[in-house]
Amino acid sequence: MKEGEGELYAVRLEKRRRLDALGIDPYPYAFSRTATAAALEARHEALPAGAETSEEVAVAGRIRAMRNSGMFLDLHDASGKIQVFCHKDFLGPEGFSLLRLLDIGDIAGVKGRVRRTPRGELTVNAQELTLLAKALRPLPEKFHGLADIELRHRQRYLDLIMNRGSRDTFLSRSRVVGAMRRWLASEGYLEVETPMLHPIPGGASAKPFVTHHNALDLDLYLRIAPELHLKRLLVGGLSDRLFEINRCFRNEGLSPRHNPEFTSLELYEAYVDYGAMMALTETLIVEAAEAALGTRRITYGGTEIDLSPPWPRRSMAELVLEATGVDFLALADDGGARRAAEAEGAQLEGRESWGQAMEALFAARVEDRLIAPIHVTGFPRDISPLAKADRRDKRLAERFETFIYGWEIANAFSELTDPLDQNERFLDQMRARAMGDEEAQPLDEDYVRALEYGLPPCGGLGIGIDRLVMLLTDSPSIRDVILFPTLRPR
RNA sequence: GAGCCCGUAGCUCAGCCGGUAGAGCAACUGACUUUUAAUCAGUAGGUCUCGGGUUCGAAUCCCGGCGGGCUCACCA
Repeated sequence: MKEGEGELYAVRLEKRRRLDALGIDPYPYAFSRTATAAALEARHEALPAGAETSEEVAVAGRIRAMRNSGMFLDLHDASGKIQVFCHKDFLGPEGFSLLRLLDIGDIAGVKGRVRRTPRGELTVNAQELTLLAKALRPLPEKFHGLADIELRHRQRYLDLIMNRGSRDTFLSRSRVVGAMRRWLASEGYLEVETPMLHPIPGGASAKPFVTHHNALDLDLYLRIAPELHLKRLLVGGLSDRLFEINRCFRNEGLSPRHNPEFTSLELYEAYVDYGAMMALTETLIVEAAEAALGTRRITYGGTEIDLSPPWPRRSMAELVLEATGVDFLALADDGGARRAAEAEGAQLEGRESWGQAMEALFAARVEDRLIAPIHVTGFPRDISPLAKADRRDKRLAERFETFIYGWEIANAFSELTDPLDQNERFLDQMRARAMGDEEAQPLDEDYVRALEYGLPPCGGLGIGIDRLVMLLTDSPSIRDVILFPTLRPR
């Protein structure tokens, strides 16, 4: 006896025993089906109520409802629902003895002729009934379904069976990623896969997961970003346009917008700067929205957002000045920047640089007001160690982040290609690390060596797929858009 | 990691100013046999998340653990 199921489980086990006794395999190997529910509905759209056809089909799916003591079954396959009619006019005695051993939740195959009942339901008159998988556990209640958020995440298979909306969300997610891949491929971007296991975790500021390789006796880190490897490929000239859509791992807290593993699109293109990345961001997100929703006007949590490009471009300093009256570009030193940021409500630790102080104030006072899509430019250089300096103001980087609904959706820059400058930036990061900044980026000597062979000028772009899907599917939690989100084991 | 809230039958939920548990669906038995959350009658099903405490008596009050949700912090 399995835990907890008690009588319901025992009853179904007994039915399985009786099936064995009748020589019926409750878990056969295959079933030759000839139609899906949706295909039948499409084919017989015009079939009037009460009409019968001579078309013989074989359908298969999960029994989701039984009415009139099993005379009517609702069979659900991945495409939709088809009703099955079990009547002694069509189904033989062996079919009826099997029917008595079927339960809601079982997977069954049905062969028979198609008709539309007088009440208008497309139906297969069962001539043969085949059990394809006996369910030993009962499904959740048919009307309210599975509502418990924890169970929906832990037992996603049940969530998918019971909740149409959840299914739709993941189908949308697949369409979003598919649309991006297709568009990128059609524009000549090459998809690549780079390592998940990194000896040095680089390409972002984040705490990594550590693991260990036994044969090499080597600690390895689950990647926090693919960035440095992708740019190595640009050095190698594998393609002038390449991207990766894959997982990143960050060892940080969980929240409705953070899962320890998440999916990003990272893209690099030679011979362009970050201006090109803005246009690309707009195109990709509109492609994604149209794939998921068929429109570029979305509603998230009751807020309507129009994704139609072009999106405004505003600098961080400008937005901070508007919101707080503080002009960071007029502040020279770190201390003054910290005092100004704290005076306006940013929470600091006291060792922030000028750029970190401005960003903290931006996060505190500006970010969550950026509801409509906007590219925020003019990120401080000292928090952008992989970006080229702004060609007009060396305190800034040629970097932007795209915000929608107050969330960072994209992050892009004119990539730093000067190996000596890059080495200096790494050394600055190492100093910050030594001062206690755990997320400062470690020096990757091989990456600098790659730059020494010559990285063409290039733009790079990262888009957070999970959050984008949240926006497009109106999902309140990142766990609603990740099939198996990270949970404490129970 | 901190604060607030939640955990009752397989599922969805009542009960919670203390008197050892209810409904609907699912299940079982039967009726019905062209239904649509089918219907009708009946039956069975619970260490009330776990452990302590208070009390004559705890699902209910208190403390702690476990799991979850939200908010905050870190981040995308």
